Amino acid sequence: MDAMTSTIALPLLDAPCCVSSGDAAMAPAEAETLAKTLKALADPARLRIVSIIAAQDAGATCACDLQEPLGLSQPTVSHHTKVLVDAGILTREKRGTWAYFSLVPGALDSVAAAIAPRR
Amino acid sequence: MDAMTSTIALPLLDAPCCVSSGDAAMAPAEAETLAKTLKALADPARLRIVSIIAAQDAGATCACDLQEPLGLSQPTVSHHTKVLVDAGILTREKRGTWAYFSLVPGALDSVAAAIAPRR
DNA sequence: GCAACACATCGACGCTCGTCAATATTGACG
DNA sequence: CGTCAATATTGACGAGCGTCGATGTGTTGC
Repeated sequence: MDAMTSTIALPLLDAPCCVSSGDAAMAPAEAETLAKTLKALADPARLRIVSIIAAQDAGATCACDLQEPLGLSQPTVSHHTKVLVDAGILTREKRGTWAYFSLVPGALDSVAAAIAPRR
Repeated sequence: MDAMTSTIALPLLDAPCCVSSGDAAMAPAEAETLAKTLKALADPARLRIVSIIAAQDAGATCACDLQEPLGLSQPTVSHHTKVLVDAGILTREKRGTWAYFSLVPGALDSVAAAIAPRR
């Protein structure tokens, strides 16, 4: 499980490299959360879905507007939109039989800020 | 292959939804490239690797500084660093037996800019 | 030269993901 | 109520991913 070197090995005896001591890194829980969001975006079809919706954000985008430009089957498009909605990137609004999707305001911005803070 | 509604169906007859006509979306090739980069980042271990290196960017970070905080085996850490290097996010520099990693300047910024342009 | 170390590569295992055909569900309209 | 259209869900399949142990490669030091 551990047993890196051997028994005890005083920590600060000789440090050839491995000075570290800086634990100002990302916490495991935060890394997992951000990874889940990035996984939702890390797909060509889903990136294009977000791009199509963002391009005409004069309102919401109908699901039927997504199937054709993507060249994917209807269940696959529905699956991708569900992933994006579950990740908090899109919102689904049902009007009659049609489903309209919009970007969650600030969602992409916060993802970008988490990746490249203070750019 | 298509046959959405039926035979002919004049396009602008009645448009209940599906107005589209806007093809200012992301190109398929661009979506695939960005997805590949995002896939490299969409992993908790790799996010923490990037975070650790970014936290002490006073110089390069030794690979031995990564294994312990991540709690992963040495081959797994080496695999993750290779993925990040191949994605153009990190650079590897070998000094003797040790391998030092640094952030590629501007790499994370361009990813963030691709996700959330003009924020 | 040889042992010890740091890291990379290989092979294998379980698990997740993207995709589709088939089916169910929901709402609109006679 | 019954039919049709739009979407969601299910089940299945192949491909890819994350992880590890074992092994290979190159460097340091005696």
